[in-house]
This record gives sequence, structure tokens and C-alpha cells, in this order.
Amino acid sequence: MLKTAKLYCTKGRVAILKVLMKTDKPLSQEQIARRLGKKSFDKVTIYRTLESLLKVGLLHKVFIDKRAWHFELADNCTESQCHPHFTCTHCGSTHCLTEISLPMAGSPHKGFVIHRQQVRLEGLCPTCT
Amino acid sequence: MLKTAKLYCTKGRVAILKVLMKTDKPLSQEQIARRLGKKSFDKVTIYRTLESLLKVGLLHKVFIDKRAWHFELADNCTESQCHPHFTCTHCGSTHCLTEISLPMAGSPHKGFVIHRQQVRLEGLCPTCT
DNA sequence: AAAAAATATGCAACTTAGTTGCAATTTTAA
DNA sequence: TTAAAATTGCAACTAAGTTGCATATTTTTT
Repeated sequence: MLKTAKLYCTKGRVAILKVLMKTDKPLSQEQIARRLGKKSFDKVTIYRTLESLLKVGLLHKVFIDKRAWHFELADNCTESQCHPHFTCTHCGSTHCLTEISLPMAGSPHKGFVIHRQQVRLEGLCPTCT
Repeated sequence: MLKTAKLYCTKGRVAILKVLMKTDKPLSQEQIARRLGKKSFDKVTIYRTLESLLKVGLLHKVFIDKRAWHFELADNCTESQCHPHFTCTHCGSTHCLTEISLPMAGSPHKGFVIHRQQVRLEGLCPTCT
């Protein structure tokens, strides 16, 4: 992945990609660091790594929760349409609703050109209902 | 409005409500302060005022742009479904797309209960196309 | 394999949206 | 008009994310 993207194949990038591949939820810098545990990196490095992965399209900046951006592999998404994300207002957990397919909103009128559509849902998750 | 909400009718709340009534876009604390100009209030006061108006349902916390929450009168929205918001990636302006009606996503499966749905669009606005 | 070029990393210091505690002020109700 | 209740401003704080720079690592070149 990194080679085809013409990025240096460093320990940091590999480790962070692995973390993101092992989860099914968008993660923040802090969550990534926690999952790397003892072998984590400086937060600046994590941010810059995420930035570089974003730029080559391997990652998506998905949403902000508690003032922190959450990142996810670009896997199941097209450039313009990502699946909806559901965040539980009770326990705070986030779920990717990959099975819902929302229609892309058509350009409504007056020459709006839509490049990206983001759908967020809030409510109660199965375990909190 | 304030009386029926059982809130003290203070200069701050009136002024901030007026600003929000005079615009058609969600505004951040900083944008509100700028529009109040010389007669603005401490940012803490603005945040607390917005908080109190939120609590009684007069306002909605709509989205975060450039790490800042933007607020809007609850006018055209139901509790659970707000109109989509379009932000231009070129000039940064935001438009409320009140004329689009997106269907509320049905609870997909497994007992997710959806309380709020938020749709954001990104792209080019008419003047930037 | 060694050296040079290109890029990544860590640290410290910084920026900025938003929050908290507290004393002083304003609003409302009695 | 006075007391109770709530709001305001100030200063100090929190935390996510950024910037500059010296050092370390990866890749390319020789």
C-alpha cells in the first residue's frame, strides 16, 4: 500500500495502518496512540502520518467527536460518498453503517456542485437501548 | 421567546438572538461577536448564552467548521431532522439547503434508535463554480 | 556498501475553541 | 425596594492540533 502510494515505508506508518486495519470504527489520534500502547509515537508524528495517508487517499477524515477528528481507512467509501456513521449518545461508541445506502443528494439548483456527502446519525445503540 | 422559555430576558440573549434572526447561516461564537461589533460580550457569555438557548430548544448546534461549532435558530428544523448544510470548499461559505428534503434514515437493524440525523455537503457554491 | 538526497521523527513552544471558578452585576419576583 | 435567583466578565485553564528546527531514518545514487 505504502509503496504504490510512493510513501516512505516507515515503522510509524506501518504501525498506524495496522491499527486502523484492525478496527471497524473511525479512530482519533489519541485512540490510535492508546492502541499502540508502549510502542506509540509522538502525537505530532501521528498527526503527520495521518496527514500523509490522507493525502494519498488511503484514509478519510470522517467526523469530529469531542473536538477530535476521527480517521478511517478509505476502504468501503467512494471519494464522494462515505457510509453513514452512528454515534451513541449514551455510551459514545460509533458504528459504521455500511449496509445503509443513502442516495447521493442531487445538486439542488443554482449550480451547486457537490463533491462530498457526509451523514451522521445520533441515538441509542443496541446495547444502550 | 425568552419569556415563554422561562429565561431571564437579558441584553445579551436578546442581542444574540437578533443576530441569529438576521442571518440565514449557522454562526460561530466568533462570527456572532464580530457581528455584535463594539457592543459585543465576553466570549464566555456568548458561549453560555448559546448554551442556555440550546437547552430550551431555541437553537441548534449544527456543525463544526474549522474546529468551531456553528449555531442556528431551530426554526425550520424538527428535533430530529435538520435540513442539509452545504459548505463551499473554495470560499468557505455555508448555505442551508432547506428545500432539499432527505428522508430520515430508517433504523437499519439490530435495535439502533436514531434520534438525530445530520447531513453535510461539500463542494462548490454557485459563485465559485 | 557507502555516501548523498529526500523524507520522517521528536521535542518544545505555540495557537485557539471552549471551559471553569469566582466575585460583581443584573433581572425577576415578593 | 429588597432579597433571591440567575447572568456577566475576568483570569486562568484544558486539550486538539500546528510549527520550526535539529536529529534520525529511508531511499536513491554512485
